[in-house]
Amino acid sequence: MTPGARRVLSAASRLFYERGIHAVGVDLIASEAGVTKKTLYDRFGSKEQIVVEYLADRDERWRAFVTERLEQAGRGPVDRVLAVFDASQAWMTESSPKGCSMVNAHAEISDPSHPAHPIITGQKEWMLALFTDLVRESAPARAEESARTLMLLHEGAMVAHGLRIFPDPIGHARDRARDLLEGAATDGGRGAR
Amino acid sequence: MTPGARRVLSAASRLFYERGIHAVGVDLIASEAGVTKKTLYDRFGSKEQIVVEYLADRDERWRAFVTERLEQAGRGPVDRVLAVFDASQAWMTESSPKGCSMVNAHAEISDPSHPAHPIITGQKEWMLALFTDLVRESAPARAEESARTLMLLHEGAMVAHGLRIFPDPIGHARDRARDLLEGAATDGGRGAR
DNA sequence: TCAATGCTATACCGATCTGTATAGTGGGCG
DNA sequence: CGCCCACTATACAGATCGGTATAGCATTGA
Repeated sequence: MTPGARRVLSAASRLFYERGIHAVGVDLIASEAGVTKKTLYDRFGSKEQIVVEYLADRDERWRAFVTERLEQAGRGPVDRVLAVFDASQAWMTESSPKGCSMVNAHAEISDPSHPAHPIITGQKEWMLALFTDLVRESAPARAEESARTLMLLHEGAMVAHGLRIFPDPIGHARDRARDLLEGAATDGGRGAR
Repeated sequence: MTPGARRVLSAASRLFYERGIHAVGVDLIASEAGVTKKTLYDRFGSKEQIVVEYLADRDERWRAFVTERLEQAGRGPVDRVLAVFDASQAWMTESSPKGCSMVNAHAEISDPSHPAHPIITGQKEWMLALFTDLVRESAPARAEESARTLMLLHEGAMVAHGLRIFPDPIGHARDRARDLLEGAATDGGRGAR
């Protein structure tokens, strides 16, 4: 990718995430990237393609981020699931105050034939498969059901984080994930993180 | 509200939800409502006002729907929480395949000073307060914590429903809510609904 | 040396965006 | 009767939308 293209994708990424995809025009993207529209269209061909590469890039960086955190995590099966929540906590706190970019993009892209659609659903499939694999390490039976519960807690935490429904929802989800995996019944009085 | 205004709001409601707010223009709304733009602007004044009334109307109908379901529900505290999940199940299955309209609108409306913003956050506050009240009936201690967990499960289920991550996420969330309220430890082998 | 490449600058295209203006129609009501 | 009101029809304004065209300027590498 050329330096101009990189700046375009970087500017588009920030603007799309902060303001929404349809609210951002190509003129603004080019201007923010310090690039002419000619360059933008020479590199990407269309706004739709920029949208696709925005989501694909974010998806790729997210998977790499989680994978790296998992490699650094302990070998215990519970720790490995909690490492995913810790990764989310770090990712969101650092630079994602508006929640999951895939969920937000899906709100704007209804058409299932849109080329960005498989990227959005693909990330959710990957996350569900990841949780399933991690849970299966310790409890093969009911792994799918537990993974789905973790998925609900995780997605809910992302939304709650973006909407600021209550403080530290990702930490709360992490605690509930631990309860689930440790088989805690009525919460042994651990309290908030 | 005049008949024309009602048709405008009804058409806008459907279009905003299905296609997203920024993707729908006032010409399309007027055309779908069988009304001229003059009428539309005479009644609402601006597109922004239509957006506000769209969300306010949906919020109002949702609260009425849940309240009615709660009145029909049993007196048991667990049943009453589950009635909320059942209400979501009915609401979403009937006519909301794309998940929560407030969450979707929030993806497009970033500016916190937008007049629609308090409606969005207001509904989430209402839901959290509702869960808190319902949980407090049976278990005053840790009510807030349990309500937050229910909130995460519920929001996660809405997203999973809209994204079609796995089948029947709202039913799954309902089951986990029951486990939580009944103090089940490792799931007593109830299986899927 | 020469050609390709990555870029700037600027002007333009048709379509669509939100919003307004003008003129007129038909029914309900005091 | 005459006024108000909700509405239609059409045309238009200025801005912005995604996308294209023309021309030129550096740097790079065969």
